[in-house]
Amino acid sequence: MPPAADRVARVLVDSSLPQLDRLFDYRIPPELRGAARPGVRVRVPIRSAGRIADGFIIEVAEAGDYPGPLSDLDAVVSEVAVLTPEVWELARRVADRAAGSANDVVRLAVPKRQVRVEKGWLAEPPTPRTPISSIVVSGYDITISPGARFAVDAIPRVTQLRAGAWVGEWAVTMAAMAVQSLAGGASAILAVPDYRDQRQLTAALADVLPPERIVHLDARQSNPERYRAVLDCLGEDALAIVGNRSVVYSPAARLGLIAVWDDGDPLHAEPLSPYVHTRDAALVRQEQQGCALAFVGHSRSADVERLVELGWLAEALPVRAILPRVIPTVQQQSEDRLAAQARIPSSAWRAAREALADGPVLVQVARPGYAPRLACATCGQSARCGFCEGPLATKTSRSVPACQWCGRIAANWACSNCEGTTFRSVGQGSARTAEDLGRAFPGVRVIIADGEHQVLDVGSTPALVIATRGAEPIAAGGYRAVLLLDGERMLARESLRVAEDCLRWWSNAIALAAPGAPAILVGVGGALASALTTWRLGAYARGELADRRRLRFPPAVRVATVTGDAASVEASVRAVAEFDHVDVLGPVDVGPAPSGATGMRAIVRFDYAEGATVASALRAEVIRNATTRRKRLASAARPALPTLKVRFDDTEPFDQ
DNA sequence: AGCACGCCGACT
DNA sequence: GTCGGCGTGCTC
Repeated sequence: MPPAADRVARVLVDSSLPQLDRLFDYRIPPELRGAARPGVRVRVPIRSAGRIADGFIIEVAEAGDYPGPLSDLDAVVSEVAVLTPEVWELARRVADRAAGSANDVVRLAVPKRQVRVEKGWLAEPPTPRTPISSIVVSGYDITISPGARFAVDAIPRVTQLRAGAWVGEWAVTMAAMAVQSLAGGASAILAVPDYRDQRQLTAALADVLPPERIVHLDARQSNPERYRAVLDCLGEDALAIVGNRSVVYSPAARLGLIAVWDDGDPLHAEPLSPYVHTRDAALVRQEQQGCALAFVGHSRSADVERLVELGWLAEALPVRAILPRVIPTVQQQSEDRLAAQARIPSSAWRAAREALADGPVLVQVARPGYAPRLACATCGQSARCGFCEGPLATKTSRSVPACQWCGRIAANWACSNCEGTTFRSVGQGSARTAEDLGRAFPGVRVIIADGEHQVLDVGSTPALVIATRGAEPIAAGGYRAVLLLDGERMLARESLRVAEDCLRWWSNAIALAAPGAPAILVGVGGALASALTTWRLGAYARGELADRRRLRFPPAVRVATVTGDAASVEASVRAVAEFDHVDVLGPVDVGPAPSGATGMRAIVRFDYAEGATVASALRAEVIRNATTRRKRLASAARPALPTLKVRFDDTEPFDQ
């Protein structure tokens, strides 16, 4: 009989089944006692002995909490403890917060094992790393220290690195914050939405850190590369770990900083279950590990503004304000025939022509094609439900408009703005072509930058750079003028975050301008235009958040969408409806789905303080749905009923 | 998901 | 009397 110590392994079994999302106890057979340590991959029998599943040891203990007889661990797959205790705890918390499976988060955190990569890594001598000396975060009065949390207003200009490349100054700011963390012996995790941002940040990091201190962990890498990167992060040395959204789950030696660039970018929203946003994962991890946290952006998301107002984040403004020259311009007819054809107002056309004598000019355009929506036929304001402010839509041209959220028929609808009672469909965008613009500026080199034509940098010679929003190249020395053309069209997109998104697209483009160069905002006035001309984007976010509070829209409250068959959705609604500070919109019929099955959807709204209660109640419904209500449909003709799905903090139903 | 256990119709 | 139908429930 072996001694009692370390005889039981508590194992997370790799399965997305909600009912298996807990730890299972296994006996550690004597021959595995050396290798069976927390964090290692194991193989375990589950139910009948024939079935073997993968998993991770979470804990090694003298005894588990299971009273019955234990099965034996089948094997330790690898002795490398890839799932560190911090990452496991983060996965558990993040999953609980979103009523999801920790396994799904662990899969984002730990890439599939690659035997060759692992063997190579184990055989390598440790990388020698010299100490890092600190630098200041230039332009700010901030210091990266444990527990410091900032909302950083990025300096809106481009800057040249020692190596010669031009990057947004935000990248230099984030790199300096990382250096401060590393100088204190602590790692930094830097999350950016896309590859273009990553490229700038990488260049800025390379300017201030030796290459062996920088690790990349992003979606563009192959699985072996990602696995290698995670192994590198398991070492004892402080590193700057840079990547896109799932980098927030990376292991890190003594985590000192999590910095997120442009948290409003939709690429920070994880599309895989349990759909946890980088911002939320970063907030959970900061609280868990007590590191510093920084959200850096040119504009401010309503979510970050909420945290600022709570006092959870401290505003970090540049010591010397940089005020870009933003010129709002009405959409007027141009005297130039070709400029008019391209719908460029005359003043913008003149400014662009002047600037083109000197260097590159950026023209930002919208992407073509928008979903139709309903608006008031008289005044054009988008049509909203009289009860819950949800968007109205018609399924067919003949049906009565109904609310997309609460399902109420908009029978006696009247526009809240002008009292009009008739609808029209709007938003069907037509593509404005680059050729149109090119013709308005004859003899000028035209560079197109969009999804298909990726252009990352342009030089300082004259060129007309036509870019869809978000795809703007960086110009050496900055653009001599920036034209923001499709403002009206971008604002016509029906989305809860339309104003936030537009400010993000515009401010990011404006930040690419040379010092003093005009940024001409066409066809947009009011609060949005003045937010840009005064460059007080935090103040705009404050107003935006106040509106959301009034309407009880996210992020003033949290939401969870519950979809599935009618009975399951109704049961879920019943499970949460009685809680305080919780209200339910719907359920509404959302079928028939492409599969032919019909389903229901309800939206649960709740205060942040109720998050844990609502999540665990809905999670219980998901487990119940998965374990008890399994109708075996003998006839293949009837499509399977949709299973119950719960998704937290998804604002899509508020968009329409 | 799989797979075992369990309580009602037509069979040697 | 029982062989097996798949509804129900569990996985350390």
